[in-house]
Amino acid sequence: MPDKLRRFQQHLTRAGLKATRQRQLIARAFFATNTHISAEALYRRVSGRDRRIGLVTIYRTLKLLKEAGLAHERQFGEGRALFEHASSERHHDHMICTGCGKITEFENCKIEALQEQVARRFAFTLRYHKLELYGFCRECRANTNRGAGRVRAVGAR
Amino acid sequence: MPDKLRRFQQHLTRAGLKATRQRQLIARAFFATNTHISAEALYRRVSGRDRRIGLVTIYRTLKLLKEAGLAHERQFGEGRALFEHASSERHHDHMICTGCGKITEFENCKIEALQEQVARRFAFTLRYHKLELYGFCRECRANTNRGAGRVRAVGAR
DNA sequence: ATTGACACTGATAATCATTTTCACTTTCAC
DNA sequence: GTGAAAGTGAAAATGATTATCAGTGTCAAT
Repeated sequence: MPDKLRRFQQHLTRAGLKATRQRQLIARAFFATNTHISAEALYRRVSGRDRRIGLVTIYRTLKLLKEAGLAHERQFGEGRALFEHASSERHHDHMICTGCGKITEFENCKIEALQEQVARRFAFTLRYHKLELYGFCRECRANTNRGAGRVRAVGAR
Repeated sequence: MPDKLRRFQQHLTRAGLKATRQRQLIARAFFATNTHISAEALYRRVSGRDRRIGLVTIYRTLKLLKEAGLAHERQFGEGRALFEHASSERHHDHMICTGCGKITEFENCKIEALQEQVARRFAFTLRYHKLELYGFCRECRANTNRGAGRVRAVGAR
């Protein structure tokens, strides 16, 4: 994690930007998360450390983290973006529990290969894709009668 | 298409709602489209027939069409929703050209099967999924040098 | 350490798609 | 035909994100 912070610093320096107190705080808070987090949720976490940092600065710093290749922005169709660490690991897709909001990552190269096959068939130059599986995770499956809608999302908020 | 209109009427009647002039006009205009269309774009089309129908009514009617199972709402990550006919045909996924905005539908049951396999592995109850391939369609691939960004989206607007 | 140029910050206002509100109008079952 | 209930349009509200702008902080060069 200090490694990621260093990479962020490097990016800022290289781009002629400044490593301010706010940016370091925000980046540190972001790297300290282990799941997908919204700007708002990150804001609340950062506010715990410094009450006067604005939500706007969170957005600006998340944008910088994306530019630095350290964060990915995801849209899971809930109206607001979630941010995840851009791990050096391979590309992955997501499974989203509509009960509790939990997000699980997975990768499947057979699916990837089939996607490329489809693209080829349409003479389509595939640049990137988005695959999301929605449903109930193991826990929510157990709690609901086939997901009768009694559970509300409480995940990454 | 008159068939779809009839189904819409039925849905309204069954739900104790009214088949107003506006709703019929909007539904007719929607069924007359053959691609994915935004509320705004549908509004412009309807305005051609009746200048005083409001955009709000378009949104409300599209919601009714969804409830009637006659329309699907799609979010292709461009900030606004696109609506497509809920054809009785099988489920399909989408390929979106980032050059011209063209949307192509495709289906691939091998991919579907693999998705279910993944879900099973995580004890996840799969309810629905979203698969979108982004890149350049045949035409845009030809027009750009590997998509240098010279073409702007002009699709369903 | 001082400085100065320029990037940064926070508050507030602006966007943009979509939804609510509300006073008035239309539909349709009787 | 009539009236209760639903529908309509205009304008205001929403909610996430972005832009504006005046004041502040950073850092490289002195």
